[in-house]
Amino acid sequence: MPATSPDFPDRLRAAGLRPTRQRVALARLLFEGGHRHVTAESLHVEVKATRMPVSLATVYNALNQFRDAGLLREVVVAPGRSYFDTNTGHHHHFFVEPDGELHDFPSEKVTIAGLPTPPKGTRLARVDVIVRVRR
Amino acid sequence: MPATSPDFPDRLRAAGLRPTRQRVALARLLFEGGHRHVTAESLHVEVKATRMPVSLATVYNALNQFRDAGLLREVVVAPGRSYFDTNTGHHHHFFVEPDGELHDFPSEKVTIAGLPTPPKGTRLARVDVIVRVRR
DNA sequence: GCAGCATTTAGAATTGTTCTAAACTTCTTG
DNA sequence: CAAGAAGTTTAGAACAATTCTAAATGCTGC
Ligand SMILES: [Mn+2]
Ligand SMILES: [Mn+2]
Ligand SMILES: [Zn+2]
Ligand SMILES: [Zn+2]
Repeated sequence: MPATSPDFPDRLRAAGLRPTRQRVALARLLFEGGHRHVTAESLHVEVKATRMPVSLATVYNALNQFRDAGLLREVVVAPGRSYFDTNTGHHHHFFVEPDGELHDFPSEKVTIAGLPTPPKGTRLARVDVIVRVRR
Repeated sequence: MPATSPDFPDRLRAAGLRPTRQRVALARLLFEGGHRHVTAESLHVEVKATRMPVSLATVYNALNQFRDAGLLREVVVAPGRSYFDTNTGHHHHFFVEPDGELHDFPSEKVTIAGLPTPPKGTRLARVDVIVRVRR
């Protein structure tokens, strides 16, 4: 994401994670290009195609750690599986129903007015807008 | 939901479902009071407390059939489990994060402006707003 | 280089959900 | 009001996504 060269070992260290070969390989796939939405399974398939295969357990571990470190955000839109989103900024999603594709759209153009106040004893954490569309 | 007496057998027949003892018992729990958000597991616990115990498979079958018949709507807000919502009208949700509680709020007061147009070849199906709050 | 701690991994375990196939109910029709 | 046909229920097995276990391996700071 920074315009400066993405030194993945350094970025992982900065997030409090040791830059192991596996985590660096996954970080490269996740953060080298533009924003992405992956599932554990889809990322596992991708990384296996690499010279550096990584176990599925490690993919799950890394996704959860990256999320906990704020490098990823977890998106739940359909029963059964989680998506992990490399875009951690404010934005919302189109979800294309039969295929399970997720697309970002910026939250800047969207105005949500008139939201009720949170229930007693709770603080607002985030507002998710999911625009479900069908082919 | 109708002010008229809720004849569950008739309502089930109207939805194209045979009014079996099990479905009537579940419909009573779901539709007799105000709107509810249940999981398969929570509804199973409830119905077991009744004189008419129902297997978990039947709870899942009934929830899926009720949803397919438009009597319920499925809500996915957290990884791992689905909620089923007796409120099938337009509305949105508060999700209380550690406890997993869902609360409705009416969509009438909420204005969402500036939503981008759906991706090429898709039609808008629904817009879900999830307001995530924490204790 | 080594110790010490973190990480990886294969496989087992867990969880939520669906499937299977046999027993049982409901509905239709005579 | 019988059957019979078709739909439903159920226990338990199967599945799919995810997490856990414990042993092997890898990073890091000294
Ligand atoms: Mn998780
Ligand atoms: Mn379902
Ligand atoms: Zn996104
Ligand atoms: Zn609701």
